[in-house]
Amino acid sequence: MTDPKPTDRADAAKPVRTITDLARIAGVSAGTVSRALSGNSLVNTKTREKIEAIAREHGFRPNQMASRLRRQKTGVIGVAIPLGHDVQQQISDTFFMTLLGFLADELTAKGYDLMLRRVVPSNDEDWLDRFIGSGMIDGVVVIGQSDQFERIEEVADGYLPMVVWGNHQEGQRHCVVGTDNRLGGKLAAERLIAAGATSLAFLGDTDPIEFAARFGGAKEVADKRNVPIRALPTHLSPGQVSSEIAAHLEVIQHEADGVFAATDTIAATCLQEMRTKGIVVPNHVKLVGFDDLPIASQTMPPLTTIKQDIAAGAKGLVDLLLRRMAGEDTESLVLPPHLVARQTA
Amino acid sequence: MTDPKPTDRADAAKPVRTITDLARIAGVSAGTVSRALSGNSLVNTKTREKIEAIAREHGFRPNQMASRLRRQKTGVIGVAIPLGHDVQQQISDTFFMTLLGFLADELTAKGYDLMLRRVVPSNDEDWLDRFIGSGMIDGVVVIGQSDQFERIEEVADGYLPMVVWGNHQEGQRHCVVGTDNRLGGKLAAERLIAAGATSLAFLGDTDPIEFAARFGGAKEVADKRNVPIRALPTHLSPGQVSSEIAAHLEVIQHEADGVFAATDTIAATCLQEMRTKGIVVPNHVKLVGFDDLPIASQTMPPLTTIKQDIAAGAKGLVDLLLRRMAGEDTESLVLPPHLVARQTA
DNA sequence: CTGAAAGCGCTAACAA
DNA sequence: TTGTTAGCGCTTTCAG
Repeated sequence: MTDPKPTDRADAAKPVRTITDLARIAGVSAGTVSRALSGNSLVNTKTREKIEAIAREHGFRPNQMASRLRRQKTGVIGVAIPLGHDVQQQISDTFFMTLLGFLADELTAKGYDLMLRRVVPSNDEDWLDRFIGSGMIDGVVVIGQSDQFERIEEVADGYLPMVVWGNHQEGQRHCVVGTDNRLGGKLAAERLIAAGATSLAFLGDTDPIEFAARFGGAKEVADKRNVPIRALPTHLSPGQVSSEIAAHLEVIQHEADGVFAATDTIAATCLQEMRTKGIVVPNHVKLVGFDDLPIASQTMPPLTTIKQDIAAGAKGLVDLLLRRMAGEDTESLVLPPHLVARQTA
Repeated sequence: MTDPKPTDRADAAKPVRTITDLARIAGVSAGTVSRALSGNSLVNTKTREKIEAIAREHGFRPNQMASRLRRQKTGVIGVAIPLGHDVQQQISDTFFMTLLGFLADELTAKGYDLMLRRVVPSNDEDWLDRFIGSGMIDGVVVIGQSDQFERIEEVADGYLPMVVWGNHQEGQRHCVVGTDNRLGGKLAAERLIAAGATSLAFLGDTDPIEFAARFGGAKEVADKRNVPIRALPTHLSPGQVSSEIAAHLEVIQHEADGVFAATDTIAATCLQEMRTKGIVVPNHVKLVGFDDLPIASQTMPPLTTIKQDIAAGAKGLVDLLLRRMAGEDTESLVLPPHLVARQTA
């Protein structure tokens, strides 16, 4: 059998695809190669070096798929982003992306890979079971409960290594890490009222439970202070938001002098729309956002907002997940939000 | 054999973990179950329905690890983000995150999963070979060449299914999709000069080749017009940038009336710093950014910038990658940048 | 249309 | 210290 193609590239002709090929070349058994390459077990130093040399020379890497199948663990963490209440919302949403970034940093530091899956639950009943049951991941973090609270609860009953970013409800069964949204809402309303607002509006969708809690908190203090408050719905996708806000501006102008935006993104857009309408912030209307994304400090005037500590959140998610993967049934982690006072309220 | 633990949960006691378990219950062979579940082959409708029913009842999912090992394809695309020139830069960089978001949308639409890996090449010589050789992915997209141009070239010689987001060099061997950075730089400089600038500064690191090309383009038109231009280095990590820019402001104030920021993020920060120093944009200094991130339209005044079409880029990456996975040796794709004229120049 | 059997590439006892 | 063996859970010929 002649090899008809000349080795026109330095590293062509590499028939070393498996541990067995390598074993043959090295004159040892596959088992020995496996041990040598995994560094673990007792292998004669000379043998190991020889094997490593050959591996390097041929650019050989053990097939992870096979290894992981055999060892029944994958070394990858699934990250699911359910896009439930607003299919238009892209995964590119800034808040989620930032959290994802920190998550990737954190997971990488712990030696795990990250498998990202964007899901649209309305098209796909059992997205979560599918992900978990795929055998591709050792654990899962769900970013955002969206409108899938119930489904997540169900799954949590039978699957330990799952942690969810989102809102904490009294008595819920799944492990969540997230900001105390209700408290955040309170802080926002208090700030608005302290700044002189006498009638409030909440700008954003109140369906997602995180947002509902923010509104709920704000409403609680508004009610207590006898300040009226109303919810003005918007979507999350950048396209629609501008015009929706513009449509709300009329009522804001006449009936509200304090606006609590569900997110900084909404707040920033709102600020823009107000400027085009000649509404002066904070003189005519006070405004507070939520998240403290980078943009909050770069609007003009800079946005007063409720800060979520995203880095701490990511760290918490990973920490709890690893403990759950080790069998511990961890409690949820609720992080305190903080008022960041800038110039819009 | 009695089952000692009462089924206190609806879905407890599920010993159906493998296709073989299921086969036993259904009274057929493993092969048949496999065929039934994959939907592909010819299976008696009744048999299939029975198998599907049992699978549903027990919440059974075929193990993807095993399936993929056997079929020698994984259905996952690796996405590597090399953090070379600036280790401090987090994966959370807005531009990359946005691109990643679109990529996830695009890949999901084509039925692929996405495995994200953040790499620090300086700690890890052969990050790319490791990723590719892992057997975990069918193809790879590298987001950003960072300072790894040569390494990517080497790998490209022996591995077809790879596409890179970045800058295109004459005669390069790896398939890249990206914006024509040089042209973008030209557009920026032309705009600045047309707006009346007589001395230019480029604000940003010129090491990464994308940025070098932006600077190169700007320099080309500046030289042609006899306008001086200088590079003022900054890093990319949010922490450092503010103070670095502040430090540069002195020279900008005295020696430049047109600044071309390497990215919108830098431009936005610059805008802020200038305001604190009382420098009025665009009256005292003209400013143009690069990327057209959402923030560009939300600064005050809104940023004139060079737009990269990120969505088209993501689509291009996926399209080319899939063709390469099918064996085609595709050309690179260079997208045209566009000037978005707002109010800073 | 279905069963039997042979692996995908690797790891982990168990012997030697 | 190393080789041998038996699979991980699934897919896919090849017979029947």
